[in-house]
Amino acid sequence: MPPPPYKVACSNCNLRELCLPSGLSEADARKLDELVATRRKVKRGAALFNNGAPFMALYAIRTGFFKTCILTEDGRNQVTGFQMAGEIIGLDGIVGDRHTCDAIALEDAEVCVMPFDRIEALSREVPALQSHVHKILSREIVREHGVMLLLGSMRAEERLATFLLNLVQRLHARGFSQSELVLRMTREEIGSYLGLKLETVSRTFSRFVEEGLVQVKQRHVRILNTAGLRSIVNASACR
Amino acid sequence: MPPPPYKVACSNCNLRELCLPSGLSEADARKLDELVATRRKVKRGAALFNNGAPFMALYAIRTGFFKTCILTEDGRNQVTGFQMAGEIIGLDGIVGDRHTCDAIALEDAEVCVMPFDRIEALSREVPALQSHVHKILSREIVREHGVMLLLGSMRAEERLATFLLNLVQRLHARGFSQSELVLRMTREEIGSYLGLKLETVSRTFSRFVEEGLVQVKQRHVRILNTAGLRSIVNASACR
DNA sequence: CGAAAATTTGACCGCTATCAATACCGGTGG
DNA sequence: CCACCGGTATTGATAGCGGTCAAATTTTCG
Repeated sequence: MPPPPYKVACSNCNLRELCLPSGLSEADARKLDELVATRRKVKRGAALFNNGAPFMALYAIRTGFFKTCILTEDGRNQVTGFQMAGEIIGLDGIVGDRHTCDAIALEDAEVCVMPFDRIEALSREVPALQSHVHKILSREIVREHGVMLLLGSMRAEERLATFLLNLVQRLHARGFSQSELVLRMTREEIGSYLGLKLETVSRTFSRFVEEGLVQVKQRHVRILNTAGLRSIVNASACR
Repeated sequence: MPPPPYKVACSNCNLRELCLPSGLSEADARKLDELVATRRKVKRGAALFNNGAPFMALYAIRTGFFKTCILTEDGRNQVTGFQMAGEIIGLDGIVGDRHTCDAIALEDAEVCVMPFDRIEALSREVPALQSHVHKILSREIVREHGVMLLLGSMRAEERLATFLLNLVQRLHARGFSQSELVLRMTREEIGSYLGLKLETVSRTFSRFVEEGLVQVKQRHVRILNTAGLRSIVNASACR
């Protein structure tokens, strides 16, 4: 796939506060324009990378929505995360020079390709970038701790409520509604992420609707009672 | 607690191949001796750090055994990992300048304190160290993907078998037996890590004993049939 | 040595998985 | 435009795994 013709410039990108360090000098900011080698479009359903593929770059999502998932030899499939604009994808590949999961676009997407050797080289020159990279990695570790808590100790309702609240919060940080969202993934993918079967996800949605917490029309979800969802998550002080 | 009097030198440490980059030049290796500011002893049951504590350093475990866990306001408790000699602890603190979990020694332990500003400064000078730090962070992310798979898709027997196999494998890499191990944690801590109740852990151990897979005497475990445990893990190709 | 913690085991229950049938939606082609 | 089709979602009936509660026993540690 040939690189797109247009000029890439992080310093002008309207997502830069999401994926670049803030408070850079002019000079440093211009250096970071070298970070992005090219952009790449990924069609809905296509993979940005697959398990086993050589690790070359990290990817900053410009538009679109991804899932990452691991598929084991024995047929298990676990969605490890959903990523949206401004988030960084590919961190799993650093340790072994190969990717260890699949990254699949759930809608047509575009990413900035940041070759990892450039990231490392620039990090040595620009401490703010170095720190930023460390924080991105650490943030992912902390996020996964939260998922472990969810998978290890929450019941189905708590998991789904947590999931919905997390999604709207991230969407809201990107300028979308606090109460309305469109799910880009199937019930099965939600279930895989939450450690539930798709039927359980569907039933739990239905229960939320009965209780007046949300409206659900297929993948369109409107949150009617944020506090109610929060109280579901925090209700289980009983352990 | 005053720093111990003896001289700290990574270049002589017999764990260096576990926690330092390999293939360094003499000069670089000597530089890395600056990495460890001091050592610190942690008594069994004491915390190396607590949730909310300011993040200053990463810790390389010299001796002993730790658990990391998150404790939420609403009383949930999730063990996020068990760490042994040569492993690095504290990565969760980088992103927010505060630790987000507790690190508790499960037996008397000693750690090397590596102030993070020194790590960052040296990383800029020694590319091999920079790469090493990135790999440590990425490895933790990949490890947690595995835990998500376990928590999201495995049944109790599979979880415990996976856990035991992982523990002996890591111990074996440190020169211990492939088949014998002493659990440093309680059934409840194992259960928390595996998303199970302590009674389920105990029952599953008993079932393994009945089936002749292991011998269990309190915390002493001898693996009698490694292949049998493996087949439990991989048995569920049925999804 | 004695109190507290940890472990094991039993009985029972409830949540979620499983199996199955139906409904719905979006896209395609007649 | 509408009928059709495959993937997706909902809902019901049932079963089983693991949770909960409880009690007995062992171990640990001050």
